Amino acid sequence: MPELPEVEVLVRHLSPLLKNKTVRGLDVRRAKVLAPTTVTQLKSAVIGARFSGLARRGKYLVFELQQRSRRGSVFLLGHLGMTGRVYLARRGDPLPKHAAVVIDLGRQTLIFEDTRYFGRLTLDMTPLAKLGPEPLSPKFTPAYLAAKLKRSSQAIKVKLLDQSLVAGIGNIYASEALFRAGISPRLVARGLRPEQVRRLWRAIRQVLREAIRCGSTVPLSFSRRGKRDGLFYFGRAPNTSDYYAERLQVYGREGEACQVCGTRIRRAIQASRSTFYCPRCQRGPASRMRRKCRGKTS
DNA sequence: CACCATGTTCCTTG
DNA sequence: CCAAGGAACATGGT
Repeated sequence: MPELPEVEVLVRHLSPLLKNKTVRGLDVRRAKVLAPTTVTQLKSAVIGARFSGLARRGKYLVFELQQRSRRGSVFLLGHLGMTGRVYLARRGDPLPKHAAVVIDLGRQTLIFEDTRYFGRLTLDMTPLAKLGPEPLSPKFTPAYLAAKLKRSSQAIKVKLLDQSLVAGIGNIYASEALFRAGISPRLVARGLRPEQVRRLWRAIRQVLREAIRCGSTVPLSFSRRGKRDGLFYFGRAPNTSDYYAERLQVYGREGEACQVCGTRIRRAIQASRSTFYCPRCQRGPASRMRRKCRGKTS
């Protein structure tokens, strides 16, 4: 469940529930997700400590704990990878098959589960230093975006996945933002004109804000994926709710009609990952070329 | 068996 | 140093 909006909604949900809970014990069932922290290190850092805060940075979860008889905070960094989940369960509830870390809080347990084990729960905070600004913060300005893009010859879609440019955009919202900005995902980053940069800047913020609002206003199950999946990326609309059905306009919609112009949505591969776009609403270098060729030969 | 999947990091090649 | 591309990580769904 991993892009910025999903993590943000999770943090808002979990933060008050976790506050002041004390860690009684830790069951690490897949030590890999702690790396480079060891089981021993984690236990000595958090057992007996009390959760005092939870925040998000990019796609990362930042847990803050207070250790009794020790001044200062202990921080735990979480990342959900592609399939990670963090949720509270009751003590004694059956554990999911891929529970990686189970934190005993007394009556409740905090479960970090991750089917593919790409996620992390660690004391190593160094990944945060590499992140660019928060897209919804004042540090992320059109001028900043323009300056960064000017120095890149990567396709704009690929560049948006670069967490050092701006933190939190993933494969879904990169496609969505470009669609809303009317920019071809193949356009070379430095080739965006100033008004395109500004439209992209606005589209990024709009798409992320809307997704957070969607996740905040709809009841969600943060734990087990049912038919409905835990947090709110649904490859397809999970029910007939227009809310979900309309939320993603291009992602996962190859072959469907564009909601703006009716042209069929296409899928392309960029940097080994799928990009979804409307070839008409998002004309770029490729389609211009194709038209030119067609014009010459026919 | 084939292909696909919300992410990051590391390695090779140019 | 940079950029691009691919593989790796690991499991599951269709």
